[in-house]
Amino acid sequence: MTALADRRRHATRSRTAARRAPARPSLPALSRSVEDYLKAVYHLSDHGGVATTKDIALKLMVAAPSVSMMLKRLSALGLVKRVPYQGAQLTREGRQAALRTIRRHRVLELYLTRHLGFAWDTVHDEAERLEHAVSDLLIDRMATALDNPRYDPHGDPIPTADGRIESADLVSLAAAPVGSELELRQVTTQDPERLRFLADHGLVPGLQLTVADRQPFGGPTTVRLRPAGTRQIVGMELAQVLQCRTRAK
Amino acid sequence: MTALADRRRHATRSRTAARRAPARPSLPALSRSVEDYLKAVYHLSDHGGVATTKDIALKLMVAAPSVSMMLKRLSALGLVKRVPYQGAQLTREGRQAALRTIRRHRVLELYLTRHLGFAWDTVHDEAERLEHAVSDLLIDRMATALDNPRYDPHGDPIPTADGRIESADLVSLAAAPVGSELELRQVTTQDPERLRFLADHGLVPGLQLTVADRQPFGGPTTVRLRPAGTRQIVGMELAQVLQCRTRAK
DNA sequence: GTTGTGGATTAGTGTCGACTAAATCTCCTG
DNA sequence: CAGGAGATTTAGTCGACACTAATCCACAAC
Ligand SMILES: [Mn+2]
Ligand SMILES: [Mn+2]
Ligand SMILES: [Mn+2]
Ligand SMILES: [Mn+2]
Repeated sequence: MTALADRRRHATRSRTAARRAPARPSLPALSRSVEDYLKAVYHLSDHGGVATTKDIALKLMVAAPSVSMMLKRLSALGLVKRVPYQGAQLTREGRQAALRTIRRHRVLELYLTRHLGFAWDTVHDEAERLEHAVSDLLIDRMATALDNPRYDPHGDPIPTADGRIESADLVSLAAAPVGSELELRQVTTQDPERLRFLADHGLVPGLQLTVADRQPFGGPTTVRLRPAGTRQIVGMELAQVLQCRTRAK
Repeated sequence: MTALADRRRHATRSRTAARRAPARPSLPALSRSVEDYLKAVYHLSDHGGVATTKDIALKLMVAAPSVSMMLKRLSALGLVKRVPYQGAQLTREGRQAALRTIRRHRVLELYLTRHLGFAWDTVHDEAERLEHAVSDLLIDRMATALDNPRYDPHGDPIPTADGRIESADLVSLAAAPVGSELELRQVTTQDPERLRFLADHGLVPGLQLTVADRQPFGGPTTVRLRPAGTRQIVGMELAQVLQCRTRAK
């Protein structure tokens, strides 16, 4: 008999899922590993491409065979469509699950910076663990406390509770022509050293700037910061990580 | 070769443990299960007693053999001293680990009620999961935001960051003699129904009251609430759960 | 078209933490 | 002090996820 297992399942589920509100569909609760794999596939299969075993393995720091096995399991769960030896993409269900985790991650990051004094270079790791433990209700409460924000501290868009996400088309500072008037919108690195450097120099989302100059052969870009008019030299490596929107003149 | 495993361990640890402050000793990071078992043993071996396999099994809703196995593992880790067929108690190390988890749990509960609008009957489950995912740093930040509180929403004492915990000696309302002047300090149930009922009737920690009457044969206790002077009849079952301190006259 | 090579999968293990069924122990009771 | 009830442990499995070693496939280059 499986009496014990049943009792457990029941106790856990009835207290959290039942009673409260209409509640979202609520899949059978995915494990931490599964959620992290789904996020990885989401981020690697940018705009309809496929995520390869190797890239997933690199991103999650696991061995390639682990990814192979997991993709098979995800495929059995209907979360991923995979072509052996080719790669995988998310199904609609998998995409929803990924976006739910991403929403949690980004709301958490913003909450930690806004309400608990964390710096933007330290929130990622914390959110990476918490995203699997928080309830939807808690995330909604945090989002409310934050006034339903649209972007996380790094400028990444926060998916809505019903799984929609904004897609902006941005140019990296490294690619913007000299003379462009830009608004810095996203910082696509998680490296604490780089993040600290950027924050120290005022290079955070929302910044208005003009591209003043760029040296050839991978040389640095010089920008003029908008409010102050001060100049700032940004090396190629960092410039690539600064995603900007062209400002309406 | 174990190159991959090493890289992982390093990456994880160096970003969290290294750099920041002197940092607490930081054991090799215990799993969720291990932490929950340690808490169970702590709570069941009140004041130097031993926790039995069966009671742990009941509390954690697992089968008895699972407990047997886990106790052996905990014993091997030096977290528990166990006498086969008799029971287990925490070692100093195990006690420290348990108190660390309990601190997290209680700080989380209080933070959720104070800063995120959760009711005291809903915070337990959320904290039960989050306690294993939060960092010490986050807990300290929450504690700071709460002004280093000494009690959680249910009146349970919050262990300090260095592992000390207050022990008050309280009487249950069910045992307090008629005429006692009491302060309600702790509510020792987690049942949401009971908690909601108690809150609805003003029976929360901090309440000043006088025992006005008690019916015999397990009958109800009548109390006079202090500020208002209103009377309240409390059944035996609830009275047992209300832990009070005798008020200095 | 064969072939090489890097990427992917299979095969075989290991660990953690759960389970059921079957021994085994403890201790109360007659 | 023998029996028996109840608690505990052992024995045997299982699923989720990781790993290494060995094999397999795709595709680009000759
Ligand atoms: Mn994660
Ligand atoms: Mn972010
Ligand atoms: Mn827990
Ligand atoms: Mn509590």
